Amino acid sequence: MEKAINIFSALSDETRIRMIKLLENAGEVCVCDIMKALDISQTRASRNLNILKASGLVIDRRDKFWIYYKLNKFTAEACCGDVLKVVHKWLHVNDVISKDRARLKNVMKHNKKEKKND
Amino acid sequence: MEKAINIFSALSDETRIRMIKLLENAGEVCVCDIMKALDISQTRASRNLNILKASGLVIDRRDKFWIYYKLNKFTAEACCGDVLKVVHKWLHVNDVISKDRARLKNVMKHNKKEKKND
DNA sequence: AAAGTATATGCATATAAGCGCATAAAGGTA
DNA sequence: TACCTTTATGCGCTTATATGCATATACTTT
Repeated sequence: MEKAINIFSALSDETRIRMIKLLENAGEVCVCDIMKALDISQTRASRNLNILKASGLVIDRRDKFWIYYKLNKFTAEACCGDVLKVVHKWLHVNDVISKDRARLKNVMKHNKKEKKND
Repeated sequence: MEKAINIFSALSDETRIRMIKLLENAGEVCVCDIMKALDISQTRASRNLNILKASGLVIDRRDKFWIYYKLNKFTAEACCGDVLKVVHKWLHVNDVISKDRARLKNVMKHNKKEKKND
């Protein structure tokens, strides 16, 4: 029951829903890109990603400087996948979410250039 | 998005999960029986049922003195049904929930007698 | 109308959540 | 080693949530 409650708490916040909808669309994104996409502070991004991670809904992976987060659809405990399906099914893409995704695209475009020129 | 968040908030509390698991099992139950089943105060029962009702997860109906609550599985907005399915699928019946159900059975037994003798 | 039963609600309070600021920690690069 | 970039965290503040107590409201019965 505690795990379920953790998952539901994790989902009961707009910032975290936006993160999930972003990851749903973009796959794997690092913290600094997420904060730019959602236009939120670094602290806020980090804290909320940590809550999602603690709930099991997302997993992370380090690569050099960056820590990449993605949805945890395929966990042994199927509940995460089930919940994420529900979220996908009836949490429609709205204006806020579209803008987040658009900002991310923009960020990614510039990232490529900068990382290649490094 | 707001509706989704309301539903997830509604589910992120143990008392309310216990209520849902009780209704899932028993169908339609009035407030006074729910408070006896969960062994909680009247205020607490009423407030939490109201939160579930506001989220759309349950609906109520008055009959004489009593207000009966039940799960709202078949709403036009399918999300409630979907979420309740998820809750049913991976929120296992544990000790707390079993005891709630047992207490309810007991209460119902006595209710019948009293109501017939009215 | 009066009294009784069930449910809801205003108020006060304790606990938790969300977030910004400053700073630490982790891991690279020069 | 010294420095830089990214991410995490301790602290304090503000706001929200959960709950008990007392009381109001809704409805029924006599």
